[in-house]
Amino acid sequence: MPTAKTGRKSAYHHGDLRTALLDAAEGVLVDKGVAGFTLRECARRAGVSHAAPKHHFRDVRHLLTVLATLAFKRLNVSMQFHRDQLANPDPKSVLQAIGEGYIAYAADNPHLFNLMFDWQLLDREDLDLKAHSQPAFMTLASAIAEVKGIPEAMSDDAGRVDVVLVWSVVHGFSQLFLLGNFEIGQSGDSEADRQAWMRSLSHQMMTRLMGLF
Amino acid sequence: MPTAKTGRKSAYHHGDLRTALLDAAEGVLVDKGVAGFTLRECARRAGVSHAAPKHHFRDVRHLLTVLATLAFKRLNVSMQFHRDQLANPDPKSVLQAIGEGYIAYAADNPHLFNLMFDWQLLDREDLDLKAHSQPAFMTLASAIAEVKGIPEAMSDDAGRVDVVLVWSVVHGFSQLFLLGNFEIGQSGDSEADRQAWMRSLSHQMMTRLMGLF
DNA sequence: TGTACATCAGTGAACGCGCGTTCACTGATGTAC
DNA sequence: TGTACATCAGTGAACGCGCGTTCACTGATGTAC
Repeated sequence: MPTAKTGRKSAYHHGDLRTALLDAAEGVLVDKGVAGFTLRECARRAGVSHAAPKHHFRDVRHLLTVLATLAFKRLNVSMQFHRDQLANPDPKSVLQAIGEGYIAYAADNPHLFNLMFDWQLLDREDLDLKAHSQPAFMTLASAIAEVKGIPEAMSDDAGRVDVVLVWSVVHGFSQLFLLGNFEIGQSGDSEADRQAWMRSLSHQMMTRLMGLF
Repeated sequence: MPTAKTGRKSAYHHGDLRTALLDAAEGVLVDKGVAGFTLRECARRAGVSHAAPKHHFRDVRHLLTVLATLAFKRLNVSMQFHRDQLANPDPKSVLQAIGEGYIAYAADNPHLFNLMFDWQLLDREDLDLKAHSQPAFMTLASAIAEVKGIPEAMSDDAGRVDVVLVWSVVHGFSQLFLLGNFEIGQSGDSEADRQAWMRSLSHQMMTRLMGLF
């Protein structure tokens, strides 16, 4: 059953099993969480025997690390998308938009976001992972440098502290929001309402934070 | 072999297996992480057959939830300890000390902190868990109300936003610090140096944040 | 254009492992009389 | 003070389960000639 979508070339050889396994892995993560995550389940969802993944991924850790690498790429895209939406891209608005982009990504991809920052599940020495998480960090740091009118946010102590502060805010908000810690009395709302309310709350918080700059 | 410490009364009956299992569980968490956490390993460490825990905990989730409940109690103690250390307890210093207490607890108990905020592993509807995480939250919220000179931080929009902001900062910093995300060029240091540097960084960050109040 | 061959992605049966659960039991403890 | 008995924490063997790994294999693909 050849399909154009997957690039499958024959019933025997899959064509693009690596990609299919990553898609399947994301699905397993969403449905079962990290605790119920197994290679066999990924193979099952990709429609392939359970020994097949060995040709593409060393083990569970490797697969999850590659998935997290993809997620970091997408996080960076999300931040830059929010920045590019601005009609008036003055430095402060840019920084705020990037921060809100970080939070929006976390809210839209709770399980991936969780995976990205689960240091026990990933191979944190992986060069590709490092190479793709760095740019996301740099997007944030550059925006801060721009606001402060200095060439490089990490060049002095005050700049470093500001990077740490802003990053902590957006990261902490994302974590706590996903845990439902802010939802006192919000339980009856629809998913759309919940998203709208989160955006409003994160916007208010970031606006308040911008008072420091 | 009766021992005063555990309250063990005979070789057959343990005496205080519930507490011993919680201690063992904390050890397993430290050594193996949540992924390698099993009831059988906890029983092994408590020196008891693997079926024994059933008399005290329904399942793994229940044991971890009780452990997290204890951890929330200790977090609250840590924040209040930092507050009580202050020579000059003006409201701003109190808020800052409480925030740094939150971060210090996370740094000292990385695995417990991780567990407390892992919503997939815990029974988040557990009444005892709710009852003991609430006071920790209130400690922070009250300090903010005090700084703003209002009776109740959650009573108006601006107060709520400030609670969300401060909580996000301390939580995000804790998470990112534990992940090693701030450690660019800090790898060669001793554990003591690492702690000292973390305290300095968190202090600088909190001081900067206090500029908003 | 056709044929032979090397490559290697995917198969499927078999393996050992540690897990949580069950269950008949053992034996220490507290209490009733 | 002694004895009978109910309670229940802890035992240890047995169970089925799904996991990751191994391995001889199958069959599609690309290339050399």
